Amino acid sequence: MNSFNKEERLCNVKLIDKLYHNGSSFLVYPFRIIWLVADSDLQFPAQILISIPKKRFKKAVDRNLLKRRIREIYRLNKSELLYSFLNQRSEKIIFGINYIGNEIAEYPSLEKKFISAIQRLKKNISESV
RNA sequence: GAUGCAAGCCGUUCUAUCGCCGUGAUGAAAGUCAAGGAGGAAAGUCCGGGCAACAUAGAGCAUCCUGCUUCCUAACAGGAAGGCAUCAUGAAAAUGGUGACGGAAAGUGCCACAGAAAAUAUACUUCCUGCUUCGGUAGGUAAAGGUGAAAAUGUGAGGUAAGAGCUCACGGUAACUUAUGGUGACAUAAGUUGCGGUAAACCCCAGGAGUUGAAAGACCAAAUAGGUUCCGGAAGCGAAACUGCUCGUUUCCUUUGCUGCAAAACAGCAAAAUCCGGAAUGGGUAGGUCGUUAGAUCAUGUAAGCAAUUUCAUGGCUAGAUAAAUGAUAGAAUUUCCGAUUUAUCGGAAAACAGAACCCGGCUUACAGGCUUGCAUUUUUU
RNA sequence: GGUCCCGUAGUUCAACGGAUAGAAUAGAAGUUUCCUAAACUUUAGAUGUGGGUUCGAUUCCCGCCGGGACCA
Repeated sequence: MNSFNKEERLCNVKLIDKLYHNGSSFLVYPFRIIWLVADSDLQFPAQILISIPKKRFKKAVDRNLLKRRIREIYRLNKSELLYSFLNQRSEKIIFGINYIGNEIAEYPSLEKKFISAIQRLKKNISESV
């Protein structure tokens, strides 16, 4: 139910290239979301890529912590917010999350921002199709 | 008991819910169950090895690195025990810290400013002797002065016109020789000879280094597009010249298309030795598997050694990801800090440095707090 | 994961081991002008950091910190 498997992560190099070249992006501070409608041979409705820039967070511990928090938020909220929406439209997307904040955010505020970012993503998808 | 120094060790814990990673069991599968899942520095990548690929007759040169001794080690720029130098404390004995600690007596270079002179000595003020127009001048000399980071080994005596290692005595320091002690660095004693510093200046001496790194390397291998071979079909499987032959080029004829023309003929231009289908096969991309976690391994005991370390015995298996797992939330406990006061309670905040990426041995750097041992100082009690 | 290089004024660069660390430009003040620009005069400003070698270090050596390049 709330699982987060390998198939839900974006690991393919070519897909990532495609995402960064052709994807459309928007900004909900402290996230920068870049997304693309994918081909339909994916197992899950969405594949996700989380990225924390090394330039802003020099220490590996900080980067790990942020990535784990974001992943946890996604894991707990995806089915409710995103999967039902995508299944209803029977579409599949790939998207990447870049963290562009300058400090390590706490879990509750991060969750609030993330939910608003997902709402914006849904809006963008329905507008573009 | 407190404080300081040194060495070593630990470096938050527990429960619930929801997850992640590989391993094992079970199952046709989905899944279910079980026991595991970051560090002392995982960091920096500064050294040294293992491992792998490539290279490799032997020797020399160049380049780079190391540099007191002995030992430990797979190896090391690491460690242990010493030696020597130096600094601190101390009356001394000694204790503790620090040390890139071979060679300046192979050669070359450099030593700013100041100073007479910075290294084959020289001569500013001096000192002494001769001459003198008394201003100096010729010669001798290097003790004293001042300069500087550093001034030709220091002190005393003799000696002399004045002086000088010129001579002597007592030292300092270096090299060599001999003797004794020590595995050795070295120490002690005697003798001979010498006397500026600088080798983290060039250099000399001794020893060492093949190159590249898991993105090494080995194997499996889709789709698409090429390569090779074979089979089938279509199309100029035409002619001549050039050439040893093939390929190719040119000319003629042929076919097709376009333009001129109402159309044909004719003229002009362009195109024509490959295309299509099937089968096999080689390289090889994405991707995957191995390398890859059982080892110079860990724990306990035993024996050897001053110690680093090693021998032997018993037991254990202890992360293995790959756009990269080891987490999130809630509650409780522990410790520290702040505030309040009822002085042991309440409220709040914080819990260091930091995240494996082939594996080991070191070094360096970061680190809240706690524990143990040793030494020193001080206080109290007996 | 590995290999290599570089840190000097605000910026771009200099500087045999000899100290007053230099030049251009930017900044500030003044002169000139009705005002500005240009020109002229003056002025402030730096060796990434901590050690070591040396009489003396930007320079030589070592440890940190920061920045950059390369290896598929």
